Amino acid sequence: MRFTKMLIPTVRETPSEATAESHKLMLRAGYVRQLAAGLYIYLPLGWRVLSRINRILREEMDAIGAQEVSMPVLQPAEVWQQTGRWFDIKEEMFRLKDRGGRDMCLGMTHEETMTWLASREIRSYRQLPQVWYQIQTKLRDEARPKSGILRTREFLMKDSYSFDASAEGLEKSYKLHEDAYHRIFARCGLKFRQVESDTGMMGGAVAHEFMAPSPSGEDDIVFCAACGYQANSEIADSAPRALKPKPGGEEPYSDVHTPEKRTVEEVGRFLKEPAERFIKSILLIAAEGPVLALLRGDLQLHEKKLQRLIGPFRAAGKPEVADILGVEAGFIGPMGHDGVKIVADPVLKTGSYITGANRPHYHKRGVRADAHFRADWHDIHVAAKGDGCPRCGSALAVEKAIEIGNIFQLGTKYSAALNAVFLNESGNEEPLIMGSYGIGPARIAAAVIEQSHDKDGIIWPEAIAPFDVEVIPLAGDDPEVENAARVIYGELVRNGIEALIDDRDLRAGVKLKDADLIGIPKQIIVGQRNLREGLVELKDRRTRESRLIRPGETQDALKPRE
RNA sequence: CGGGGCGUAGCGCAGUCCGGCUAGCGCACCUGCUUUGGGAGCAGGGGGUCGGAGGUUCAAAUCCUCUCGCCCCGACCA
Repeated sequence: MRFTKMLIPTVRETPSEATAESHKLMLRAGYVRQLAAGLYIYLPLGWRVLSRINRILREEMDAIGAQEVSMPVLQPAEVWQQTGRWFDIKEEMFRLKDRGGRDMCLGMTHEETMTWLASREIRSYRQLPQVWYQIQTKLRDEARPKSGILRTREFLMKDSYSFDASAEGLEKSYKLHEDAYHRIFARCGLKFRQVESDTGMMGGAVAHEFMAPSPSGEDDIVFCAACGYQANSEIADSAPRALKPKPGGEEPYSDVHTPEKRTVEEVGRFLKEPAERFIKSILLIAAEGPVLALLRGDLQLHEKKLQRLIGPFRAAGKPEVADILGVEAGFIGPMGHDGVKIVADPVLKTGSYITGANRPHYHKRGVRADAHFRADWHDIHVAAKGDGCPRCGSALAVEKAIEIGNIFQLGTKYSAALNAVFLNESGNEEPLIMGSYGIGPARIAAAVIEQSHDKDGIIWPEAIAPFDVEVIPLAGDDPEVENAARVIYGELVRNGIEALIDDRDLRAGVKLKDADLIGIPKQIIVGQRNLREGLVELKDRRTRESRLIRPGETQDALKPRE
């Protein structure tokens, strides 16, 4: 491809709205343009990258026996009403009516339509398993699109769905996807981790996410270098560091005067005690009534973990605290609130603590679980760096990551709702057992850039670069240089190498800067100086190492991909 | 949805507090000459409903009201 025939609008200055590194570079290097919040145009270079990623996706999905199909983006409300998600999902679903007044929506995922298809076409266990996938646009009216193409309202997604006759079959389909995902992300040149994840509103029992570590990521992942435990912080267990035993043994259960000292920090400073000697009591209002959450003073409440236990909740206001617990906020303790459900983090099972005395301006010392309060024990704290691994006890690490893929064991949630059943060997009707598996190609591209760039631009891995090599003639008005470059370019193309030739009539510096920005992994630089010696320069974008070769050797120097 | 920031030429910005010549600068773009291995120099030139609407005023990019859009933090994220 010739540079002058291709729309590659590079810009020197970074548009001010971009903050994520991948976003800045994709704009500057002419890969994407923004139409509106969360809506992006993929320019020729960007689209080539996505196409290459999608080709890898197809190869690996086909290799595990998955079959590509195409589903409507516009969907009738009925199937979504049958699974209940028409009502569960709120503003995030784009809804509209057709001219006949029928409720419709734009597909944000395709469990419903895939299951609908299965309900009509699958009859017998003999047809199973089936795995269907598509690479298609999804639409979600995101509350907050952000970070360039990392979180958009319209995005491409590879989603596949497995249908099995048994739990063992689902396990097998799940494992096939797991392995395929490892190959896909490795081929794309990503550093990634597979972590245990929340099943969320997808339902089902088992789920994993594939995470690419990056400071632009929206998720925190927790992992143990010693035993390999890896989980999204939304579900990660951890053992917070243990308390040092109080010198002088157990404190007696006693009141202490703490005038006007309400927060753990204030009381801690006043009593000269560290935060971990406190019980933090947080009153929340759930659908079924008030819940008192108890944590050690140095730990953070993990709202997602608690929500899984008690459903959606909100913080209680000051008047509600006084009303429900009979004491001003700031002096709450877990003792003696018989009518209120109490959920406590297990770290509080041992040791004695300081907490509110349930009367203004007083706290209690020597408060111990069971002796002074009872609770339901559940892990509700945020796992932090340095906490103990739940499996082996070693110190955990935490890092930010971009979710690039996920896999769910759905079970029969959708098949039961849509009556997608089959006859088993005994002739009995059973619901299909499903899994669903997603990958975001644009997120792969962005995550790769996040992980692979330098101050001058993008550094593409060979497998997903928009071109294999860029031929850069310098001094374009020298016919010999121009001719030599054209010959090299023609040879490369004939040998099946995807090449871009920068045939623009521009100064050397501009072309070289643009080449680094665009990030094609190999550059062949043709200049007067070297050409006089019968040589051209082959340069590696990543290492910046270059060597001089003869123009006729370029095809050999660049092995064709794969 | 809560909090914050920003809308002035294609891009990056100044000017806005404290109203007042024809709205400016850099990059990009066009013409000419010179230059040509890491974002060239000189000279000339084109390009603006100052996000939009209403208001105050002799006079509004600037003050007031409303509104739209974009970004960031949080909530949300099937």
